[in-house]
Amino acid sequence: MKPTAAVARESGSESGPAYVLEDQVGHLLRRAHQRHAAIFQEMIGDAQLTPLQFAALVKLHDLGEVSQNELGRRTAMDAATMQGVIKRLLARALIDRKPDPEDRRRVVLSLTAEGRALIAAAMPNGHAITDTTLADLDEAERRSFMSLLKRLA
Amino acid sequence: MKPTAAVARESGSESGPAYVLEDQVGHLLRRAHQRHAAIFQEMIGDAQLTPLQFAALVKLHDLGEVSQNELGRRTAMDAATMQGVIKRLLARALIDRKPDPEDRRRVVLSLTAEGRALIAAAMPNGHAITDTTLADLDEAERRSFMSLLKRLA
DNA sequence: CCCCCATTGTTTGTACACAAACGATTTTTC
DNA sequence: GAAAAATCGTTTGTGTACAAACAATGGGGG
Repeated sequence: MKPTAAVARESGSESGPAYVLEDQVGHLLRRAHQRHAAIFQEMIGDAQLTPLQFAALVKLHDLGEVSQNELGRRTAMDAATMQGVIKRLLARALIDRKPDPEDRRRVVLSLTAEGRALIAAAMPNGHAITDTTLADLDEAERRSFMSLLKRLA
Repeated sequence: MKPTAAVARESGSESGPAYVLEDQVGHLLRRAHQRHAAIFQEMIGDAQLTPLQFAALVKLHDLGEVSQNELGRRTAMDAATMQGVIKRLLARALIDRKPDPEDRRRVVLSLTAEGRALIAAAMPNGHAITDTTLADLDEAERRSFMSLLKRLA
């Protein structure tokens, strides 16, 4: 009973269902992410600013002052990755960095005036990037997709 | 009429809708991809094998013999990235590489016996990885998500 | 036939992404 | 209060990802 039509096709006599690369979530997530990165780079309005750097600035804008690890947690970057992102933002003087007087292990990060200016200018572009990425979906599809994607992330 | 409740909230007097990092496709795609990569590494059954290497082996299994650029197109890797992937697969003797007699610019890639064995062993794990990644969604949600994701990739 | 142009594969440089190991600090626990 | 455990930031090493520039080859169009 119930001859599931779900199994696509058998390739040989013994092997299981065919493994079609184009049908795997991982592959599709990777390609969608690639496409988004390309759209980001084209639309963000600052050739040097990367998605991670932008994310760090946004969170810093929301939070005011945070430690490096904390910022990493909020933006889903590990400590080693954060290292490089912070270094490049410091080099461009978009953020400030000073020791935490209450915990000598920590450093406190915050936006500089330049950082605040850049974030203010880039914010609308961020919305446009999201819209463009989802341009092929209608309103209902977007809501559905975003809701499902959130549950996978 | 129709006071759209879609616009989340205004943060200040002049600024547009708030930019919430956690609600942006790019951020969610990145996190979902990260999570998938972690699941992949844990379940693929070969600590050295990465998602891209696996993808290359799968395509090589499907196609038999291909040039390096062609394989890159089929797996959505650019030529420079392909370079590194091929180098590591060659180092493990999972693939073979020989000049194309008909076009001296090209090299022809194919699986070795070890490569075929590894792919055969890993294929079922690949399916399990996809299932685990989508574990939080029911059947209908998976189909919906995959179909929408394909349109974004 | 030859010059232009496209394609193939390589290299270099920059930027994520994460594991693993490290020293310097808190914080917890006994 | 001192030993044990946890946290913070750093470094190193491997592996994507892509732009840009390159040499070598191949395929037309004039």
